[in-house]
Amino acid sequence: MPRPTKQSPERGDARTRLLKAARDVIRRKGFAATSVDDLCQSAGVTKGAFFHHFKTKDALGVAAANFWAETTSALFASAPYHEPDDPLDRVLAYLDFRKGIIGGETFEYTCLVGTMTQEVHDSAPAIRDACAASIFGHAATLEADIKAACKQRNIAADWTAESLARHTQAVLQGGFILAKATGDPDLARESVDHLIRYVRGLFGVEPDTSEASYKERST
Amino acid sequence: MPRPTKQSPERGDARTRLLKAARDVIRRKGFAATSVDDLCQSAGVTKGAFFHHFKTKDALGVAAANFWAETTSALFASAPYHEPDDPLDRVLAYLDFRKGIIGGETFEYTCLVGTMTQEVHDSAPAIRDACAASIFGHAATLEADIKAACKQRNIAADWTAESLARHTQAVLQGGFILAKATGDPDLARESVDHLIRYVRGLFGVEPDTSEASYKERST
DNA sequence: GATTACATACCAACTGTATGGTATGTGTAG
DNA sequence: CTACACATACCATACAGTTGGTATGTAATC
Repeated sequence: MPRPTKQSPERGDARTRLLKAARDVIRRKGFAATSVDDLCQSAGVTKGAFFHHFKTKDALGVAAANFWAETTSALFASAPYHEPDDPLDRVLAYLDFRKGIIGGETFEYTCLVGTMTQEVHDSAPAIRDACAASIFGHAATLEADIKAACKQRNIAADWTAESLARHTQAVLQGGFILAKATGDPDLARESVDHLIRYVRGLFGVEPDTSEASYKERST
Repeated sequence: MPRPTKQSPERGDARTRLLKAARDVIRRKGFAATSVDDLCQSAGVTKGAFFHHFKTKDALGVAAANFWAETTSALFASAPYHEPDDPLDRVLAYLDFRKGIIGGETFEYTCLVGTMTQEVHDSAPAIRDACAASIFGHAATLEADIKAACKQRNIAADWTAESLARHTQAVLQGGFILAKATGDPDLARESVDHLIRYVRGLFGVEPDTSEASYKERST
């Protein structure tokens, strides 16, 4: 695999431009409905550049899923929800953060790898696996805080931290579908609210009304 | 192949066969990746028959969503979860029923209209609207029981029955995505378990261990 | 009750275009 | 002078949709 030139860092090289185009166009139109020409036009490169960097369209799909995993994990790693000392507060702050970044156009807040998983789960195992790695890799970053919260509050749970972490991702993915069905991001936020209420209930926390939202967004 | 030349009692044999093929093939491959030829071959009809019954491929998408809405609402209407006298028990029995029918091959238990919504939400408004009608129409059938349960148990909720009904659908849709990512239906069932725990918590019901499952399935 | 007229349900072959992918050329950095 | 990063031009195919036709049913007219 020819690594992209790190010697010209300022110039937006074709590979990254294609990955960014894939991230946005596929979230709008879906993977199958997005043609190679669509991506080239959106990225402002030619077809020769596309097939220079990606052997096939499927290979771009895998690369786009990996690109998504890298960029989102960087985003979440630097997000402020890790600040609270109380692990449960960190979990709740995570959910509040997720709620906060839902807004604007559908393609801006929905999940690339969730979208691709739906489409290719049965026909492109390589893409599906890359998507799964992104989803469950992200879910795994929540487990430590959930476990710590259980320990700190002496929760004898009949559920595992792993399953609750996965459930948060399921709620988000499902919320995105309802939002897509209507074009209204409020439907996704609404489900996150139910999820927050659920987590509070699991840990015996009273419904808090202090509303210290980490990110306000009214668009 | 002998020509089915009966038209009196039931309209168009080929039409129904195409809709059933669409239901199954689209759940496997997605809408965009499913060609008209795929559908014709799977249904055992010719392309002429396809375009006799459906003006365009998109028109079939709309018809498939409506077909899905009709057949699933018939299934749920005749399901046994309506039997309990206690409205909350009916809601919990619904969720248990939904959990019970998750199993087998992915295309057998996942949701056609959820799948299609993801793909066409931005490019085919007619299909998206038909899918939305199916999803929210089904969600609406839960509202009465949720409302009755609130009234009976004097729940002063900061959430609406409508939003909880929608949330159940979000959890199911999200669970399907996780299941598709791994090929394991247990991931979908796991999220339904969390949802059941949430609903019990909302109504102050202790985690029940009597396990009166409406449908057992070990696949 | 035979004829005409029209509608439905399908079939086989075809068409223009869009698609994923290839072959080959070119400018530039090292 | 060569390896890389693109660009241009092209190709075989798969695709949605069309065309023209056949077989059969229905209902009114003569």
